[in-house]
Amino acid sequence: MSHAPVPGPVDESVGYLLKKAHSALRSAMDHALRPLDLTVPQYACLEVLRQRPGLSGSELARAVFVTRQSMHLVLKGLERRGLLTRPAVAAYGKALPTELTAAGRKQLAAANRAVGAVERKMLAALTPTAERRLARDLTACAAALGDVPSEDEAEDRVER
Amino acid sequence: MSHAPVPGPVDESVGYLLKKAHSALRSAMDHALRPLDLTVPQYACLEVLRQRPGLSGSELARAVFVTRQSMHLVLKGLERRGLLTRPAVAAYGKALPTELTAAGRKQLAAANRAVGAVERKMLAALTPTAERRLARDLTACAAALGDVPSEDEAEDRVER
DNA sequence: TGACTCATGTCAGCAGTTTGACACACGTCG
DNA sequence: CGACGTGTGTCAAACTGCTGACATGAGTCA
Repeated sequence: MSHAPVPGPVDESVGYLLKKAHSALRSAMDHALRPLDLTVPQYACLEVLRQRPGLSGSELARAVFVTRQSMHLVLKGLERRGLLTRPAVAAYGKALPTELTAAGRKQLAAANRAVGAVERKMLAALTPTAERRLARDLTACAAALGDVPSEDEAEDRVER
Repeated sequence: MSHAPVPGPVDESVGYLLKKAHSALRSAMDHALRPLDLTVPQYACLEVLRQRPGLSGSELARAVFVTRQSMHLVLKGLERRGLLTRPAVAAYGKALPTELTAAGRKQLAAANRAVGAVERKMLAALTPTAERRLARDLTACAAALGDVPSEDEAEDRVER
């Protein structure tokens, strides 16, 4: 048989392995961050904000691959905990530039230690060369799928 | 400064790229499966079942990286739609061996065509060699993190 | 100027998933 | 035999993230 669309064993499919690896990483990060009372999206938000201060909620959402509505809740929570601040009213437009507070930076540093350990554990099986290769291949895969995972998506190019 | 745990830009981190690639894939699969009225977990469940008929709900859950409670709902839905069957009462123990119906196989074949197209699109940027390499590296990463993402997790007991 | 478009913040409702709990059905010991 | 531990199915509550919707501020263009 084997006409065409019968895929091989799932455990050989890149898609499946991608899901598996992501699931394992997510779980490990969750575990590592629990003592700090941070979820993965919260951590990701803080880290992106450290690298790119002043981002708006929508921009953060895109960087972390969630909707801006979800990010809105994350931001409200983190703001209430005093880990970040943003103006009550926009100086220009509607975007509210967000920044870490001292407490936020402190919490983030601890989180980075925990997450760093997880990532090192994950990459322990890879050589530095293999790691760079993996990073490049993953980037290529994401790019091939068109990036821009959420919202918009207005391009559903028919024809062709 | 720069003592130690300050990570580089997120877009160079394998963890971040893993998340990005997974997000893109998930989104693309979701999109491709929507016309068939299947979610990604539902599809994954069917496909695993095709390759390993007779699996129980709990086993399926582990294979698809969700809790057995979530899988329970997925199975109930798919069973109600007549895509799979399982005995009302267990022949042995409590596990209910699940199998695809003819309708399930038909629906799955269509889904595999859609998903196959997505995966091919994703891997278009990679050579066959790079694809195998990527699969191997992802497997190594998952293994290094200890697999077994959900439930159990009874390790790291403090043992007092 | 006004209409149109785009991006943002925010609220409300909904779907999917997880956590927690309970009841069975074995197998293994003591 | 009976206690225990493991694996399983199932229900209920809680949580998380998403879709849908609305209003606002800023550019663009006729």
